[in-house]
Amino acid sequence: MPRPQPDGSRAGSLSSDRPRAGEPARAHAITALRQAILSGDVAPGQRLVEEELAARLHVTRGSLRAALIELTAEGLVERVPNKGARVRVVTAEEAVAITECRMALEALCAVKAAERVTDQQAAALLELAERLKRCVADGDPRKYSEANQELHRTVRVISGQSVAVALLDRLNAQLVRHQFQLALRPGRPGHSLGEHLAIIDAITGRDPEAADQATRRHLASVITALRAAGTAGTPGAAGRNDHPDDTGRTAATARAAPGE
Amino acid sequence: MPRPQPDGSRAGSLSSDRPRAGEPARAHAITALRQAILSGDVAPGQRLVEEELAARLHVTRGSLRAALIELTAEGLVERVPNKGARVRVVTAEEAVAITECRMALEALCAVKAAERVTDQQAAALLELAERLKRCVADGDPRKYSEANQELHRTVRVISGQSVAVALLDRLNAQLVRHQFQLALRPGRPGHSLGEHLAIIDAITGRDPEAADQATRRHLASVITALRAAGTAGTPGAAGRNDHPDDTGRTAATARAAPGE
DNA sequence: GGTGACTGGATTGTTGACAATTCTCCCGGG
DNA sequence: CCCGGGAGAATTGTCAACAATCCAGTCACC
Repeated sequence: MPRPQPDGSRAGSLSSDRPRAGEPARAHAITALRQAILSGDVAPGQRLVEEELAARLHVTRGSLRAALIELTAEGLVERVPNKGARVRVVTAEEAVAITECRMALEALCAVKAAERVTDQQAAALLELAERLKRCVADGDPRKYSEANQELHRTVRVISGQSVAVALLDRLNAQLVRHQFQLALRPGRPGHSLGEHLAIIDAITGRDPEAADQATRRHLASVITALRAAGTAGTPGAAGRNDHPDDTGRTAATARAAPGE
Repeated sequence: MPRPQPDGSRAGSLSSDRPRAGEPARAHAITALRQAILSGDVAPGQRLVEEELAARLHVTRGSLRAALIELTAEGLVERVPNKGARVRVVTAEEAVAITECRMALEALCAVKAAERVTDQQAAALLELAERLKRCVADGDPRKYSEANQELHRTVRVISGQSVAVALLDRLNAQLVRHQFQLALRPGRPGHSLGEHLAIIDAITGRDPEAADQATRRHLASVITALRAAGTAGTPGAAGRNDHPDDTGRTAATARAAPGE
């Protein structure tokens, strides 16, 4: 591939925060990189060259390498032995598979939440429900996304299933891009609202079985939406691209405002 | 620098395999350490000192450090910022929580397996069923464990849910010790045999709903067994032990023969 | 006699340089 | 014109030394 250009992929700017002196050295690299990936400041498929990134984050290559290893374990970056690391791209089918796992785990959390919810927590959930309704009424998908995220998070906290929560966090991190695409679909918030309210009802009603069903229904609908977006949503970039190679592309993908 | 070092037989731990020259350097450290942990050659709670381990595995500290980071992400070791790493100890309650997640995910796999199983795969499952029965009849818990592991593995392969499988592998790795304890209980194999056969029946019968139920029943029974073992199995060590500190040496815990 | 600071050893975190590998691009031959 | 081989650069993997941190035992001081 004739690619003489000086790697003009000055893509993501990466917050050039420098590590707070004295405290964390590679921790800085980890959080900065994760933030950059999740917020879309670096595009999926983007090549992550150690030296370059190290310079940009003001850490040494060794520290950054450690960060890459950890992020690889989190599923955010992909590393091939002697070729380097790149931001992991999640295909549509993978997104579906991941969401199927989410369905299993979130259903578990919902069941547990319905069993353990306290009156105070139930009140918080109901408040959240009002907030969701308001967001839809106002037609504000941005705030709806936020509230939605908070709902799922709250359910997890109530469930007390720290193991499942940890797994879910990792799975969700891999989906930001897809969730983002999903949030753009016009009718979506209105559609998912009902499902969300059903989940809240079931949990506050302390009905585990209903919570299970409601959660599964919700995520099943997310899956069908993902399938639709997967075949139609990526216009030019059909199917697979094992080596999108360069990557270049200005990774301006706006802020991630995931929501389903 | 190939030095024929004496390297006396260090008190029973860690195979002193040296990295095969030329190819993998830190990969060796990872696999060796993982193997050591899973097989019980190093005890849970055991402190993992970088320099010492590096010397023992014939890799440099840097490489070993990378290995530790990856194993930390896998949930096998625990690392506190300036204090060092140790083999993660999984409390009984954590084991229960983990198994609850397994229940959710394995049920998912079982459902998918029931939907996708081919005739050939079904035949393999039935053969496996015969093998299980034979093991119980022969009273050979060791072989039963093997067959059991293979059963679960086969179901996962059939399911085709690579994401769920990856998660399950990680979860299982954290449970080796508890599964081992479980396998020792006398009545256990006979008890679980029925549950296993039910799972096989459901999948070969291509009945997703039944597969879901059978899997859940099986793991629910595992959970109750875990609870029983958890309260009775660790006599003195009730509850938490933040710093078991030193860590018994001589971690001879025999080969792990997990089975449930 | 008890309490607080200190010093010594041990271990982790970080750094920069070196070696190995992979890919690209160029050149000669068929 | 196409193909195989080989320098060359770019990048990753590895190494050994340095600095920062934490723990324990000790000693002076109240």
